[in-house]
Amino acid sequence: MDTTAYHAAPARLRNTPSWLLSQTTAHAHRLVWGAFASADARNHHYALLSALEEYGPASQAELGRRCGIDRSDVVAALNELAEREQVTRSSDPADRRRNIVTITPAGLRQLARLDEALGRAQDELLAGLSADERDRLTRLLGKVLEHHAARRTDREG
Amino acid sequence: MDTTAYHAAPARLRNTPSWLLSQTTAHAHRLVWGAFASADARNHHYALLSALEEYGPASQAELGRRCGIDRSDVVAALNELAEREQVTRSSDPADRRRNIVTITPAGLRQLARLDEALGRAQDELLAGLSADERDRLTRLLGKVLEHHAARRTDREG
DNA sequence: CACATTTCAGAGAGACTGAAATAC
DNA sequence: CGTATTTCAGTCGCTCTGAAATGT
Repeated sequence: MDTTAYHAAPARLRNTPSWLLSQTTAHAHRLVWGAFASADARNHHYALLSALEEYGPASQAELGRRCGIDRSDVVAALNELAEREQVTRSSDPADRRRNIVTITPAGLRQLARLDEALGRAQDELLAGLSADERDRLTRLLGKVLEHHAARRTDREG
Repeated sequence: MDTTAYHAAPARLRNTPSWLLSQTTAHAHRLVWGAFASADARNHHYALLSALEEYGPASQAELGRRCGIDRSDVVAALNELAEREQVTRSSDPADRRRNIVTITPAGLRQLARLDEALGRAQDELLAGLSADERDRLTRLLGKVLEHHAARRTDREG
């Protein structure tokens, strides 16, 4: 970004939720990104480690579905996590198409580091909002996503 | 996205504003994008045409600052707009480094088309929210951006 | 001299597609 | 047979950097 818009931005943009989302997400990306980079990680790493910690070992397809990551990108991110020995892959004896992905102790330690780094980035991102406003923002975004998730499951089944 | 997360997403992600922002922005991009594509345009086109309509002719650097678009990307987007004869470029006699970019009648017509297309996309994006909630979301995002714009102008003097 | 503007070439991450190999 | 999973190769739009050319 070349110096920052917003105050000087055209009213059409300032009043357009999708533009505000883009700009805010751009800030978020820069902050979260810097935080993760200093722990040698990327966004997808955090998502995948989170899913493994919460739900236990899973196939790559399931991880992709849970985290909203494309199958191809799951492969690439897991390669990186496996290099760092934060996950292990072994083929599922019950369905030999699947890999069973498991988080390692090093993966759990990494997840803890990323939680801290993310917390700091988040605080900086939302420094302009009160705790109450942060909650409201979180809820509103969740509601938007809920609506689209519902519409999608309608179409699929 | 491979089938949609959110309901099945790890709690760490569902409670993380920056993840919610990413996911919501992804929906917004897909929708806005489809809408603009059917009018042979991209996001940057709308931003640039909006700035030109609201503030009148401007240099490329100024357009970039107003819209939050990198100098390099302004060049590319203006090339496309100029191809479609929606803007014209002429060098500024008062400062021969600058190009003066002006919106054409065709550009104004295109902007009107994009306004409509964007309105429809926006309605679909926010279909899960009441008018009141949409306002609140817009204001909260604006507040986040305001805070970062303020911090940035602090650092820059 | 320092600084601003335009331009191009290219890197880097994310989102996504198509196709192949394999297994259910 | 159709379908699901993993993998690779590659495209596309977006963001951003570096450097050159030009002018203030």
